[in-house]
Amino acid sequence: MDEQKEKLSDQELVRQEKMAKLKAKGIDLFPYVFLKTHSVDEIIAQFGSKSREELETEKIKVKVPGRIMTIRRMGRATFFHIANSQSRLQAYIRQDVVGPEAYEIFDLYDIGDIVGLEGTLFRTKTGELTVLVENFKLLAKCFHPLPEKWHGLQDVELRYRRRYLDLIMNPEVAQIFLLRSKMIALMRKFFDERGYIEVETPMMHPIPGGAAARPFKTFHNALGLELYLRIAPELYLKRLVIGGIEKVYEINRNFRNEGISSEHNPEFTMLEFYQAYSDYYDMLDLTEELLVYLCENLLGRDELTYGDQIISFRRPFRRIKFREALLQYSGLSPSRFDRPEEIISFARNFSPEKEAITYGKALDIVFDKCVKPHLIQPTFVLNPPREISPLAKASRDNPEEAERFELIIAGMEIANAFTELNDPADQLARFEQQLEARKKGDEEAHWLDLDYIQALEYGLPPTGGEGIGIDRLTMIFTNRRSIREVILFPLLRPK
RNA sequence: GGCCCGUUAGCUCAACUGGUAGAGCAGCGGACUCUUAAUCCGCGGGUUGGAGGUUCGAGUCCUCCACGGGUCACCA
Repeated sequence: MDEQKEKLSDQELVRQEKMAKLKAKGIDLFPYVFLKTHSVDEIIAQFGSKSREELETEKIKVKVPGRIMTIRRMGRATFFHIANSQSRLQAYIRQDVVGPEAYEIFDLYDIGDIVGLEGTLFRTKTGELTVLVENFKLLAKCFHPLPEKWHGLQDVELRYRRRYLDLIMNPEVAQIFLLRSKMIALMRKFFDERGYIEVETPMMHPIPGGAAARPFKTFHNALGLELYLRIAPELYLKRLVIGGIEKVYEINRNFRNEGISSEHNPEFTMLEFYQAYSDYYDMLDLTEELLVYLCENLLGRDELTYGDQIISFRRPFRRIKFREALLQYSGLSPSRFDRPEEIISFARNFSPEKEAITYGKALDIVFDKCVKPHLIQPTFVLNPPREISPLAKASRDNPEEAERFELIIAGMEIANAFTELNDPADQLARFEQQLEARKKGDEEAHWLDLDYIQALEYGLPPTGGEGIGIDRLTMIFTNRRSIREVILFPLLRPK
């Protein structure tokens, strides 16, 4: 205890003394209730446009809680601001209104304290909507000084480790997460209106499936069972389509035991949806519709700024075949393109450490390195090689290609959709191919899931399915370059 | 994991080729009843991320470690 006390800063000691003084005056530092009539942002919304005269005649009484963000003491009168995550409201406390004893108590309040104010709204000389405080109550004492009022909290590490401080000090951060929440609500509305059922499928899988990724492992004691945090919900959602839920979606977390970067967090949020009696062309239309809907409703426009780019969400989005995209951006001649050894050695230049590069993998690497960074406007890349798409049906036009597209925006993969592979024999063959790759050291290869094959044997209708990365999409809509800016608590090493 | 950059007061940042660690905000004391980056006067606050080393002398140079950022590698 004493050791901890020694670590307190001078300002924290001052606050402790103030707390002791408040207690001595019989004031509860952490009371149970404050019956508010309005929140700060409700006051701004409801009364923000009222004129000085209207406020004078209406004498609007409010009880409003908030956190003290600034204090300007001027002898026997004090101006201060209280805030919630949305808005700020000025308050004015005068000794001749609240009395000398109360005014002295207010002297013990600090920036950061949470208070409840009771008073009348008015407008100051300079026109700012303000509460004239008649009564006030401490609702929670703040032990620590808050960061600086002009610059807010800048230290990126502290912002992530103490997100609450980030939210208190940097209103634009609260806006990011507000938008994220609105976006997810709009997605639900979009799919609900189209007759989709929202479901929750397991987060713990005996066999991790539905994506090429390394899983996190865990253990169930009572069952003595090794389990994996899911890398994708795909195989479960398709089991539901087999079960007759013809339109189904899930918005939830996936976990992938891989590197962390500005575009990768080990846990991330995916929207996945499946629609029976559809194919990837239907998914493509639906995706355009969804993104246009989101952009319009979130930003009220059909374009947005991302970094130094303008990104347009006007239909139709650009479409390009995987092969054509490679030819256009990689600089490879068509003759080289068709010779697997050439592509594999070309890909090795980018990925010298990678072993077991196959033709399909090599094409994928070249796509990632040469093509993706150039696709800024929303672009559907269609028909990648079948070999790297083991859950997608082969193209009806070319058996070496898959009925699949990825949507790239700002160089980031945002969505991935297929005409779902529903032939159990074909699926089994693909899994076996993946198993071979796994044996050759490809730790990300898909696992063989015989239970899923059995489900397919009961008949999966022709189905289109898609996954959309919610975090990355939020990055686009909020103009953030790092995924950590759109995840409230990104994974960091414990300090 | 490789490479580069960063870590200085509660916060935001200074400190030139190694020479007494500073400012603003915040805090404390005083003045002040329409301020809003309030103003005015005064004051306190530091194991410079940690551990070693070089040097008469290290925030600054070297080594190692920790954490973060960027980038490459890995990867939906």
